[in-house]
Amino acid sequence: MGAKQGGGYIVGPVIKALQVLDYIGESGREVSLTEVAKAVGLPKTTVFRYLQTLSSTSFLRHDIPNDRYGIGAAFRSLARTDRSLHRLREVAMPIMRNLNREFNETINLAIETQGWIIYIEIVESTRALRMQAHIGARDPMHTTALGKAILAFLAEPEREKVLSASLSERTYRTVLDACVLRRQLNEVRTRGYAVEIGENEDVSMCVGVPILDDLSFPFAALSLSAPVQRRSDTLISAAASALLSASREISEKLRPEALFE
Amino acid sequence: MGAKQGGGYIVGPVIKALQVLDYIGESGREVSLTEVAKAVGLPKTTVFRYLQTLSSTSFLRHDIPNDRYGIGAAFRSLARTDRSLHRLREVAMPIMRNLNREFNETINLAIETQGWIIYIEIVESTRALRMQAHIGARDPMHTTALGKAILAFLAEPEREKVLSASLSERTYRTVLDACVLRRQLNEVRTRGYAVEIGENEDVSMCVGVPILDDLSFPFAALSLSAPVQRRSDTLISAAASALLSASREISEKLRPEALFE
DNA sequence: GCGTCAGGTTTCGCCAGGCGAAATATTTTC
DNA sequence: GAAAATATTTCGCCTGGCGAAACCTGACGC
Repeated sequence: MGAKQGGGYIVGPVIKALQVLDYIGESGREVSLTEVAKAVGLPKTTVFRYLQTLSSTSFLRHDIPNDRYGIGAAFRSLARTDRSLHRLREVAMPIMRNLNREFNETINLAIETQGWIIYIEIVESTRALRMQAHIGARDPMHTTALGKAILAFLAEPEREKVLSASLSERTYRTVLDACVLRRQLNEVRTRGYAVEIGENEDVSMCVGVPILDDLSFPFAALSLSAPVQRRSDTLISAAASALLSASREISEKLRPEALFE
Repeated sequence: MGAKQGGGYIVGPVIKALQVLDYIGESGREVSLTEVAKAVGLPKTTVFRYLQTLSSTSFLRHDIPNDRYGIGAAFRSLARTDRSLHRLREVAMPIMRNLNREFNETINLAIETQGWIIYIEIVESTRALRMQAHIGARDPMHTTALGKAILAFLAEPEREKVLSASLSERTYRTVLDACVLRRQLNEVRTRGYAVEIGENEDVSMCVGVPILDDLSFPFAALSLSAPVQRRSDTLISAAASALLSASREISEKLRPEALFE
């Protein structure tokens, strides 16, 4: 009987709950239990349970006085982050490819999540000797140029929250003293970019800049990373200025629709 | 053991699948089975099934070459309709309330869904004798001013698809002849508004205008409905011009972000 | 007020089908 | 090519999802 179609590894309740969610979203208004049940063709009791479940996670909103269900906050917030990141990627990728072409070094795009830097897009250098992280990887904020770029432009209290946590030691060059870091971040703030040399991995260096939204909040960061061997003041300053203008361009193109409102 | 927390009518698989969806959405990139399993703290097998299930409905996208899962088309499309309608409502409501105050008649906002008109917002007249539909109700397109307003501004092929379907008879005044309808719609197109008198319900009349997006696509319609008794040429022309400027105002305010891209 | 009706909620026993450990296949790495 | 990491499949257990039906609850109508 339950022989669901297609796939093979299909979980019944999940499919059915998604039908409910889909119907409500598509209808674009607040609907009653009975309406949904009739529309998706499932027993009232079953739909009732799904409505409860979906509401309990705020994917739906239960308007109790009128007993109507509509799309909820969790769904909207999820949709928004997805949209934001989706757009960020879309806008940043061509620009990152240009930087990559210009320097032939690895270009990284990252965001901060719960005190860590997460790589969300990477365009790799084609050189034999190159730096490579992989998308989804996580690094501490205080050991990367990406993290420092973001930290520097965060508001005081958020920054301090990170600095006051225990700072992990990645290499012998990792800066572990919060005071030193604070001084570095001040510099970053005035000149606009962060530099890290062998603080995250022995063999790599990195130049990073924040990407700011219209409220000057650093919601992402962009960096160029290269083997320490290729370190040179010319490279650093050339990279910094290229990254800065790239970051500005990305912010610009993102402007029309606020990223996080 | 399975004694889930809180609620009471919580369906386990649904909650867990939502956690998976949520994690992937929040992470903002394509993730592997193992990563999700670790992150949400569920057995790999279980997560595997959810990933399959969510992908089968396109809520997730399974990137097969890399075996990564990311947010899928169904989710995005749902999010988009939700956003659109949410904004439409938000923008239209105050304007509808103004119209309602001005005429003290019922004002309706509707969209088209699979050949039917669906009421998504209604501001009711306070008069004892008033027209009332209810939110979520469905009427045929060819019997309502709302439907005609949309039909008139649809592209030829879409319009013909509706006209060539069998036209249901709601009252003895319902226009059933496609040729007559075509002629009416031409008129609607030139003067900008549609009128219907007793064609949907014996006792009611209705004046409707389309709401156009920046590509002149009629994605919604606005109408004033009143009992036929109160019909008068002055009412009709006053309503028409008020509705037209209201519609223009709504389009205007919606402009900054395209409704359907 | 009481009866009726149209929702929504709760109960309850049944057994489908979800679960996850472990085995297997597949791909990646060294 | 062996080893390691990851994805897929199998399989029996038994949970917990299911839905009919009983039960509420509030809104009308008379």
